[in-house]
Amino acid sequence: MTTHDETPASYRYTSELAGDIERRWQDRWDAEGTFEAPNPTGDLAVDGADGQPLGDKYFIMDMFPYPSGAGLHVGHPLGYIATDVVGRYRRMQGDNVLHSLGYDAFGLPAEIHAVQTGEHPRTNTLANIANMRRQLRRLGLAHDPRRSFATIDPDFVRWTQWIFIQIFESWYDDEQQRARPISELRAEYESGARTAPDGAGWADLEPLERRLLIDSRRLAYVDESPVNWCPGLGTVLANEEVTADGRSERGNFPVFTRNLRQWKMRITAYSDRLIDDLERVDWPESVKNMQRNWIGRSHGARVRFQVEAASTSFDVFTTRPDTLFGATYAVLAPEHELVPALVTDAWPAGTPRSWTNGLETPAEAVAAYRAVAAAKTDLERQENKDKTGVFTGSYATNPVNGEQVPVFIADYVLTGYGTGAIMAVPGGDQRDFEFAEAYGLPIVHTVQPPEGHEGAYVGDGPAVNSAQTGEGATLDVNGLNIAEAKEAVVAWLEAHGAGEGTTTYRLRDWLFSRQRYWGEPFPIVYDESDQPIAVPDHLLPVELPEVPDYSPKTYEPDDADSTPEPPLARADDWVHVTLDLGDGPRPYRRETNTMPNWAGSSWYELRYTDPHNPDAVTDPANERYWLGPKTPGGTGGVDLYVGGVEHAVLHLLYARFWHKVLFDLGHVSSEEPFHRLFNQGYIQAYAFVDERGVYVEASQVEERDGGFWYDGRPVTREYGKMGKSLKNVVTPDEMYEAYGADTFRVYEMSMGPLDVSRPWETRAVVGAQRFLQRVWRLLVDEHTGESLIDDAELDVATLHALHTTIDGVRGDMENLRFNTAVAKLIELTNHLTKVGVSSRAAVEPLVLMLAPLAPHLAEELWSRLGHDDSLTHAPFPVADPAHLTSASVTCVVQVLGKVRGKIEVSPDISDDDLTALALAEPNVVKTIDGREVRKVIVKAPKLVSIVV
RNA sequence: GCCGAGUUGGCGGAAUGGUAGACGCGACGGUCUCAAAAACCGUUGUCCGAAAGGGCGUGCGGGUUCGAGUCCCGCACUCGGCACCA
Repeated sequence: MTTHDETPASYRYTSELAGDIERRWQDRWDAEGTFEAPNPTGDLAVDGADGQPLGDKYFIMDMFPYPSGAGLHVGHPLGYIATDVVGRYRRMQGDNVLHSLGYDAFGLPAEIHAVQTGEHPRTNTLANIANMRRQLRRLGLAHDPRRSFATIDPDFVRWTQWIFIQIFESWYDDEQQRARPISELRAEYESGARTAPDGAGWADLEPLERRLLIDSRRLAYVDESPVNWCPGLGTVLANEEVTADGRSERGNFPVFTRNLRQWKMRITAYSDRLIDDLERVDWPESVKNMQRNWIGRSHGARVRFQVEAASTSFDVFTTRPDTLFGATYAVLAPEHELVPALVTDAWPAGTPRSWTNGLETPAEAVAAYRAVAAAKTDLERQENKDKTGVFTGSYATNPVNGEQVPVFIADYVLTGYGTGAIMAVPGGDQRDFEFAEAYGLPIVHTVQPPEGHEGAYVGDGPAVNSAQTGEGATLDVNGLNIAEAKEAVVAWLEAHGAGEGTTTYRLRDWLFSRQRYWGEPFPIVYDESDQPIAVPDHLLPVELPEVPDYSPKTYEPDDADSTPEPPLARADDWVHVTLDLGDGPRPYRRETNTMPNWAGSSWYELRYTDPHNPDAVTDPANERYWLGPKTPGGTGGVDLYVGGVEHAVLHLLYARFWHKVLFDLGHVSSEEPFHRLFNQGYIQAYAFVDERGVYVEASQVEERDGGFWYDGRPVTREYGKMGKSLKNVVTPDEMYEAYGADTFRVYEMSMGPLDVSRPWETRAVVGAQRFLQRVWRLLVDEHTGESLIDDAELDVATLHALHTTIDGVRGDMENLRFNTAVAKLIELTNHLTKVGVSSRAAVEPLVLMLAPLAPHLAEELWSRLGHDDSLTHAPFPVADPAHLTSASVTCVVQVLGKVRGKIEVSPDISDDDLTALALAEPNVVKTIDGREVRKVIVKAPKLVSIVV
């Protein structure tokens, strides 16, 4: 960097001076507790001010970071700067602003580091947090430091575990559509108001049966079912953590479906509310859509198909009950539990050879097909879209027309969705059509396809071939459109006991256990009957034991038959524990799985509101003040939540679920955790590869002659994430050093709209620095350091420039358009520089408007303007409407829509006067060229449009 | 395939249906300097023109309108999500 010793302007706003100013103000803000936000009650309430109004609240949150050992790059702070600008602006509007930053500190990288080094993950994580705090403090973020925490803090873990127990001790009442305490369910069983699904009364059940009955209803439950097992990571994963091609999102290892006993959360109970309440929050439409998509609600019908020969029946799910007359066969998933019952002893006479796969009996054919299907991974199943299947030998009855339709098994029907069985309508479904073609099955259209249409027709149209015939016919939907026909068929099915309208969801229950060390232990022990019991409150938090080895047992990534083995299982002394849970000291076994990374982030918004409360997650008064609904019927929640879109269906869905459980149980007054969500874009960066395809250090690449060069050799430019592997990292520390934090903040905010990703360009940062230097020069003499401020009155043009800027910047601030706010402030600064105005009446509002964006410089100039206090709570300037109109405006004169002349006019000129002036403008006269003026559109004073 | 977002100078981007390209970077020219850097001033969509002025321009093709980057219809491409979900 340049040295400034010889520069004549020794009071210039250089990076050194900026650094001095910034550090000084950061220390002062800390010392004075400038950004501490008072609570209504508890340890953060203002002494002696209990019950005093605190003013309007504004609660801002960033998606909290994982404290990575690599430190920050310039992309990370983008959202933090934006929320900081909002927070500072709201404080100048008089709001009580809650803004802090915690750390999401459990997680895989720390565990991997621990496995490699033997160092406890806590040690490394705490060091990373300290480093990140240092980097962020230098940015000058207006956070309340008293409210920061990390999810690994024992005090935080205690409440994560407490919430887990609340969920464990609840069940979902479908009638009341809310979670209720498990004690109320037990009471209903005991009183006889409710019986077991098989009709058994409470008194008929053995104690263990009672427990199993209760346990089966809990919102957090242990269940043996197919889960995503990832041998490469040595742990199971939630559906949300598995990519579309069947690999782990983390590490990209293959994932296999295995039946394992694991913890789950009954998030599916909340499917409807999670979808419906999206209408009530202020979120980007794209994220709402992703959540709707993920939950995948579809309305349709369940239809019963009888199999007389086997004296049984199966249900299919369809979204198109209107096409039932076109169902010419049925398909079960290969894994469907009814398959063995449907397999006949021999092929029915006349069975086509293609239906048997060439095998002698249905039993052989089905067994062979099931074996092949089971051996396939999910990925293989997905990749092979050719329709295959085999006939079971059984026929089922189509309930509407009595037709006997063959029943197949085929792997294009999935076991996990709907009922795992379908009615196949080749006339109206492309997949069924392909299967029917391959197996020579009849194709019946039930919606009239357009002329010349081939294959399955999925569009709307009048129903055809859809009427019962003969005596006692009660169903005829011919001529109805799809919606009408659906309704009529469902009504008929319900009236005849053959099915009913129903809704299914794609969402599965949330797999909640992981075989890892570095996560929250479950507050659960098992008794001698191997059933889970919650650890009592006074024994929380359950802390992680010290273990010799932090690693779970990992396997070859494609070793599908391996079995998860959590590291905690090896801590014998910890696992086996004697507790007195009310009936004397007894031996128990601890749960050895840990919670997934998402646990802490599923409720942390609550802890910011009352971070040290020893008695509750948060005091109800504090929760109500910071998160409660602002208007009756509102959802409540954080006023502004900013983060990346990558959490659209993971964190944001989980957090909504937990929040709703806590709402149902009466612990919070808000129905949603985050009322307004904003997705910031990413800062990406150019990277360069040489002729071998190896990345070279991006900062050393030169651009010349229309190409890029590294060490004298040509390189090609690529674009991607900032990171070590692309050798294109730029750090905030480098920016502080070269330009100062304020310049860095202004540059990041001015690069473009907050929600758009954009490339980092270090050489453009200087533009922000030049801007701040111009502001500085308006107030301070660069050579002497003396003040240049005077008390001169402002001229009309400057008044106009100032007030339109105030007006515009306010609007931009409200709408998070910081890039245009910066542009307006630059314009004002350039105007003042040009006309040589350093009057207090102009520069003081400029400094105040700059304060949210470049707070250190603004504070420094504010004090040079003679103010002793921080400008944190100084009022943001208000535009005077009298100065928003200027003395004259440029009127554009168009002829046939093209601009042909401009005239300076008074803003309150009359239409007639303006028309006359426009028609007299020389170039307009020339363009009209004597033609007849047919029409004149006047939008005084800005525009006249002449039609000839 | 379905859903969502997008496509504007050399680059990042700005534009309540009303002067397209604010603001910034870069580039070019200048001031200062022995010189360079920094800083400052000016020019900068493109083509024709000495200038005045004019032609063409917001992914492509249509449409509505006195007037379209903006509204409507169709298409292409890019990015994100979902996907044999019945």
